Amino acid sequence: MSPEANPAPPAAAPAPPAVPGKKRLSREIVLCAALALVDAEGLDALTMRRLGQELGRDPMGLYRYAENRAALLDGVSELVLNELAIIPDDPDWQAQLRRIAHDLRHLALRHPNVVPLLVTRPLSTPLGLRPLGTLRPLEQILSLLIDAGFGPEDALHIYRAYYGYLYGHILNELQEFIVDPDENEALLRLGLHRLPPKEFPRLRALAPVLADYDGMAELDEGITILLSGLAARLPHPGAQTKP
Amino acid sequence: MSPEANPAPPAAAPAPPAVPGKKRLSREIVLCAALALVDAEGLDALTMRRLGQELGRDPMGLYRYAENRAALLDGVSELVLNELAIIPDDPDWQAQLRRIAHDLRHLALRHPNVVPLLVTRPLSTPLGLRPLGTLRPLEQILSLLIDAGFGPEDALHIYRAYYGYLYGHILNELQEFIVDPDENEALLRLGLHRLPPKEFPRLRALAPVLADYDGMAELDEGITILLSGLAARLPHPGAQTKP
DNA sequence: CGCCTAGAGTCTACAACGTAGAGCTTTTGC
DNA sequence: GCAAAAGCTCTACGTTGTAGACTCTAGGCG
Repeated sequence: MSPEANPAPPAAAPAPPAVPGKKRLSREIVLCAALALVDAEGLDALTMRRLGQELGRDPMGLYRYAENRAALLDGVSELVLNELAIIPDDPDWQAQLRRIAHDLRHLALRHPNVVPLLVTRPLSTPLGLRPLGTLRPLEQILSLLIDAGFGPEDALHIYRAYYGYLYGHILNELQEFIVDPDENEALLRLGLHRLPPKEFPRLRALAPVLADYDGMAELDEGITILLSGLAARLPHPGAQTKP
Repeated sequence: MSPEANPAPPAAAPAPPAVPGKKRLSREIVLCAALALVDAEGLDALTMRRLGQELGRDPMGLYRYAENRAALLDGVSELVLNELAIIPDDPDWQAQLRRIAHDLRHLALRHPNVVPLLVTRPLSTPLGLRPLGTLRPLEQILSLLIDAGFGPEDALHIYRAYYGYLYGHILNELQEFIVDPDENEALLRLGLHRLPPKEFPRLRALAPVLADYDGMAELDEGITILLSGLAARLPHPGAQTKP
């Protein structure tokens, strides 16, 4: 299997053909259509046949751009992760990590249906074999931390705690989020009402609090806690952080 | 749809029939077989037909005990969560949370194939409508925290940060874990070797560290950080924690 | 003792899925 | 202008989830 990078050697002009209805496909077009479909109708709607129909093509043609459905899912997840731009400009690593956290959160809110892929797909692929786009954030954050003065090994640990919490928070928030915020509260109350009061007193009492949930604030608070904990307990000259 | 609790009213003796090969099914038997199958061969192996075969029954019979395949997955995930016993004996809430964290980690390691379900299934079901077994840990931990002196709202926040980090860590660790630890290092090196050195210098350099990963230690450290951060910054009389 | 009504279990059938393989058509390189 | 390659389509097969009708078994009641 060839690497997925577009082969640069020949000058490959897209060269749109005469027929107006059908232009040439490309991996990018396919993946974008797939992402759009998932965003609009959920993961289950992403079938080869459906995607083919969406593109006005025979489903079989898709196999030219993704080896199989699983690879297509990986492609979608990579595509989404590529939306996360990590620009290592800010020298303050804490501020940077905080910003990335919020960026990732927004990414998740923009593509809630893809989140299960993001957290789940890597489980089926050993680290070394993942698509490059998936590994890039890892590399960049390691770089960020090491540049900030941490040892490589510590950087790895920090990365893990950080991304661990991040993913966890996103999963939490998306559970709250679900469909329609208007209907949300009613549905929530209705659902909680179903719980046996004897067994779930706390949960039932928290219904109003559960209904309005500020994910952004909660994330920020969590990150603050994590960062302060990390900065304090790691062997660090303490030059760069502003106390 | 009737509640899934076994109807107590008539004295329902299981009453094994004459034929030795086939006893009466039950939701519990079905779910246990499903879990066993998932543990042994992964989520994809859990098809209605396969499960039927495993039980020596016609696949259609399963629909008596789970409305459809999705409900069956929910059942499996609930079954696993029920393995997590939360016994509110220890008065030290921090110690308790730490213990639960390790318990949950062990649970995940025991059923790695179910973890995607655990983190993903709730996304498709609004909180109020989830199976009771899924909500019980939430209720119990809330209870634990409130009994320890936190306000209900704070308890909820703590729960979220805590479970967020926990789930994140588990996902992280399972990515490391994958299949076979022996083959792991070789595969890892091989995989990392594929990365373009210019673009991924940090990651490549960390290969040896990546290879041996102590999930238990890392979890414990993370929890420590989180707990200290939480205990410090929450409006709390400070009577119960031992400083 | 025998019928009779549930419910448990089975059989058959169907639409939709992923994908192999052969064939057709357009584009590309010389 | 032509051969080769690449893009695309068609047909076909095995597998999946599940609806609906059927059969069988267990137990209550005369």
